[in-house]
Amino acid sequence: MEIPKTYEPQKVENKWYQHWLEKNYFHSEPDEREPYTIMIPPPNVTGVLHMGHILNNTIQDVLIRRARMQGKNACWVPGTDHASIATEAKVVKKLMDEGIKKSDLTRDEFMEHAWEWTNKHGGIILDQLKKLGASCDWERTAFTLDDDYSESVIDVFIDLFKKGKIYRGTRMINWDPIAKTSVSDEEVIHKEVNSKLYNVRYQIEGTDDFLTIATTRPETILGDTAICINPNDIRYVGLAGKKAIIPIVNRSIPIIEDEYVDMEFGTGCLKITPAHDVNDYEIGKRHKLETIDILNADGTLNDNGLHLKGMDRFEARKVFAKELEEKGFLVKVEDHINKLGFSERTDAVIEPRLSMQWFVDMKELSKPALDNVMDGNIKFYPDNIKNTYRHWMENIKDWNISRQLWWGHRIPAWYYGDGENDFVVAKTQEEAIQLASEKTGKNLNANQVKQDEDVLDTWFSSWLWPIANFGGIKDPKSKEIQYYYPTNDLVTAPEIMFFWVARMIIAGYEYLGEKPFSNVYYTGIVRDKLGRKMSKSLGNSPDPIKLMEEYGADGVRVGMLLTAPAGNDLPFDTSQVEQGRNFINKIWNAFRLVSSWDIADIEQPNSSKIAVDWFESKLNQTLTDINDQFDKYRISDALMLSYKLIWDDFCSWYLELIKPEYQQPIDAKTKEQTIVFFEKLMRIIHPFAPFVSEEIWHLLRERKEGEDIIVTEWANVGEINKQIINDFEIASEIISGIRNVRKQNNLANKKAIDLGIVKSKNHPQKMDDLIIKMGNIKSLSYIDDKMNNSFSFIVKNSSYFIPFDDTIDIDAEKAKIEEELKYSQGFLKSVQKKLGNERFVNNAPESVVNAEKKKQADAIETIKILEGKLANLK
RNA sequence: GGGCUCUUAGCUCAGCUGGUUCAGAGCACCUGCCUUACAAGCAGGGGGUCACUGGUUCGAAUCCAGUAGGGCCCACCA
Repeated sequence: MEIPKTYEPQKVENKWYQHWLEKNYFHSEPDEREPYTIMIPPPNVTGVLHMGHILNNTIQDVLIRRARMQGKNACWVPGTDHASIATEAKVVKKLMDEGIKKSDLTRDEFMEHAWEWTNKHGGIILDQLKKLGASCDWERTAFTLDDDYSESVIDVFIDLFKKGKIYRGTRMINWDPIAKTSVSDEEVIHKEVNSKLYNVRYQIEGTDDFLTIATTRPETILGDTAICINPNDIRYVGLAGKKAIIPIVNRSIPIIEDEYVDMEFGTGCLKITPAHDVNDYEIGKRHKLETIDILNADGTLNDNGLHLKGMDRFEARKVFAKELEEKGFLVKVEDHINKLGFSERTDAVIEPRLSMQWFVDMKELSKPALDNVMDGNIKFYPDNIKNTYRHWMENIKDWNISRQLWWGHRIPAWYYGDGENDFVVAKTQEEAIQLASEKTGKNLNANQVKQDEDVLDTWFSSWLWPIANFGGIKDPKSKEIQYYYPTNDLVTAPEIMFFWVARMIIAGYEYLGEKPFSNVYYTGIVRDKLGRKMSKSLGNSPDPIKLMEEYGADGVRVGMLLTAPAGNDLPFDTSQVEQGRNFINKIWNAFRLVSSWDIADIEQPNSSKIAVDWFESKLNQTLTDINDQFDKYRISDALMLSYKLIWDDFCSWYLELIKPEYQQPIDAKTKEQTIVFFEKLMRIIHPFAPFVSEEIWHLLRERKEGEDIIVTEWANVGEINKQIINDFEIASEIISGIRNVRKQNNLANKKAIDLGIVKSKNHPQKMDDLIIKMGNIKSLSYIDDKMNNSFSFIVKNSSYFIPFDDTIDIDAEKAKIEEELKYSQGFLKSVQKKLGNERFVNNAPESVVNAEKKKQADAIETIKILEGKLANLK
C-alpha cells in the first residue's frame, strides 16, 4: 500500500466514523460496568455549529472516549432544544419574508410552519458534530418537544403546582415588545446607553408654582398617577397632599411622600408611573395609586396615549418632548448615562409591564442546590465560579415561566371563567372539564373549558434534561435512571449557569433527591484574536466545517484544546489549528518511518537498548502525569503533555536514536518494542485525535474483528525507572552541548568528532553509546585532565572536550569561559551569603540548608574546572 | 452601587501549602540546514527587574495591605 507523505484526513475520517457507527460503539445500555454519562448541552434545534460548539463538544468527546477506554460504560446523550423564543423568532421572520404575518395565522397554522421549519433545519447541527468525531449515542438523540419529554415537562408543572410551588399572579415582568412575550430576569441583559434626562415642570394645582421632575422617558408622563417627594426634603415642605397638574394631559394627580426618593438625584422630585416602572409600581402599591398602562404589547401607545395613540414608544418620546418644549414645560435636557434592559433574544428594549403570569417559587427549591455546590458534592471547574453561583442562589427570585408564544410546551391550565381563580391545572381537557365541573358544581363542556394560550419558558423543559431523558420523571425507579443518574460531567458555558445549570441541580434534588452530575466544566468564550466574541454579525467566526475539511477534524480538535484551560476565554486563531494539523502530520510521519523498516536478524545495538529502557520509563512517567491532569480536568495540560511526549521524547529523541541508517534493516526486538510504544501513544492521544489514532492503530498491525482503538483499554502505567530518566536528561544535555559547539564553530554535523571527558560522579557512563550515536562521536575517551586545543563545556561538573583541528578564535573561547566563571562565582557568593546568615541556618529546614551546602560544594568544583580550562587556553 | 476575579517572556498560559543567584511551557521570533519519516520539518539560540508601592519573613512571582488597569456576575436610582 502506498502511504502518502502527508496525512490525508478527508480519506480517513469518514471511513472510521462509519465503522464506529456500524460496530455500535457509541451505544450504551445499562450493564454490570460502571456508567460514565455526559448529557450534551442541547443546542438550538435549528442552530448551526459554531466555534463554541467545537470547543465544548471536543472536550466532552475527549472525556467520554477516555472513559470508554477505561472500561466504563460510556454514554453521551445528544439532542436538541426547541428553544422556544429563539426558534419562534426565526419562524416569524421567515414568514415575514414570505409576506405572512404571525397575527394572521391561527395557532395551529403557525405550528405547522414551525414544525416544517424544524424538520427542515432541525438536527443539522448534530450531523455537523459527527464530522468532529463526536461519539454520541445517536440512538438516544433527544428533543425537548418529543412526546415523552413533553409529558415529563407537563407532569412537573402539575406536580409543582400541586405542591404550591407554582402560582399565577399579576406582577411587574420584563416585556419584550418585539417577541411580544414576557421574559425572565435572566433573559434581560443590562447595557449602558447614552440617554437624555428631561426636566419637566408640573404646575401645582391652585397656584402659579411649579415642581420640576426629571425623567428619561417623557412619554410615560401620560401614565403618571402621582408626584413623589422625600418627606425629609426641606425644599418641598408642605407640598404633600396637594395636587399637581400633568402638563399637556391636564390630569390632576396627588403629591405624595416616600423615602424611596433620592434627594440628591435630579430635582429630588419623582414622577410616578406605576404601570411602567418597577419602583413606581412598588410605590404605587404602597400608596394605593391608580395604574395607567399606556402601551400595547408591541410597544405602541394605546388609548391612554391620547393623541399619540398608535405611535411607537420611541417616536412618542421625541414627539412628546417636543410638544413639552413648545408649550414651555421642558425646563432643560441633560445628557445622562443609564442602564437599560435588552432582550437577550431580540435585543428589544425591555419594557417593565404589569401582567398576569405564571411563576415558580424558588426559595425553598433552591436550598439543596446551593448547599451541595458549596460543600463540594458537585464540583465546578474552575472552582472560583462557585462564588458567582452562590451569590445568585442566595438572592434568587421567583421564576417567570410563562411566555406569550406558541412554539413550546403549552401551559396545562384550563380556564372556565374570567375570575382570577377560575381555572384548573390538568394534563388533558377531559380531566380539566371534570375538575372544573367538580369545582363549580356545573356540568361544563369543552367550549367552556379553554386551555391557557401561553407556553412555558424553554428552560422549564431543559432543566429536566438529565432526568427526563432517562425517564426519571415518569418513573424514578426505572432501570435507566437508576443506572445512569447521577451523570458524571457537564461541559457548558458559564453564561448559562443560571438559566440551566442551577436549575438542573434544583430539579435534580427536587425529583430524585440527588445531584444531576458530579462535575461541571465551564468552558470559556471563543474569541477572535482581537478579543471580540465570535459572532455571525461580526463575521469573525470561521466556518468550523470548512476548517475541518481543510485541517482535518483531529487537527481542529487539537488546535482548539491546546490553549484552553477551564473557564478561560480562548482567543482563537487559525494558526492554532495549523499547529494541530502539524502535530497530526508529525504523528503520521513517525508512523511512516517505523513502517518503512525491514527486520533483519541482527543484534540489538546497545544504544537502542538504552533508548528502549529510557523511553519506557519516560512514557510511563508522563502517562502518570497525564492521568493526573485528567483527574483535575486540566484537559489542555493533559494534551500538552501528550504532545511533548510524542513530538519531543518519541520523535526527536527515541526514534532518532534507534533509527537505522538509510535503507538498512532494524533488529526485530527494537522494531517490536517501537510498535508497542507507538500503540500506547496512539491510545493516549486517541481521545484528542480519534481518527488518526484509529487509522495508525490498524496500519501498525493486523487487527482482528473488533480490535479497534476506540474500545481498547486505556494505556496502563508500567514501571518507572527514575534513575534512567535522570541519566538520560544529563545525556541529552551533553548532546545539546556537543551540538552547540558544532553550531557555533561551524563543525558540520556529518563530520564525526572526538570527545574527551573529565568525569565527575554525575556523568552517566551507561549512556555513552547513546551520546556517541546522537553526537556523531568518532571516539569517546575518559581523560584525567583538561585537554589542550579544544572546545569545552560543562554538564553537572563533568567537563567535555572537543579537540579542534583548525585554527579557532581563542579569544572568543576565553571570553565564553570567563563569562561562565563569572556567573559561577556570583552564584557561589550568593549561596555563601545565605549560608553565612545565622538566621537562615537556624530557621530554614535542614533539607533546605543541606541543599544550599551542596550547591556551595558544586559551585566550588565548577569554578575549579573553569579556572583550569582558562589556564589551559593560554 | 454590591460581589467575584485577574495583571508572570511578542501572544496564550503553568508555577501546589513562601526555599535551586528574580522563573517555566507551547506558539511566535532569530541563526544555520531541502541531513531520504516529516520544510506541516531538523538543529541551535535570544527573550521576563513575575503591574506598582509598602509590609510580614532569614527568604516572596508565591502571604498581607494599598494604588493603577483589565474582566466577569449581580443590582429598580428616576
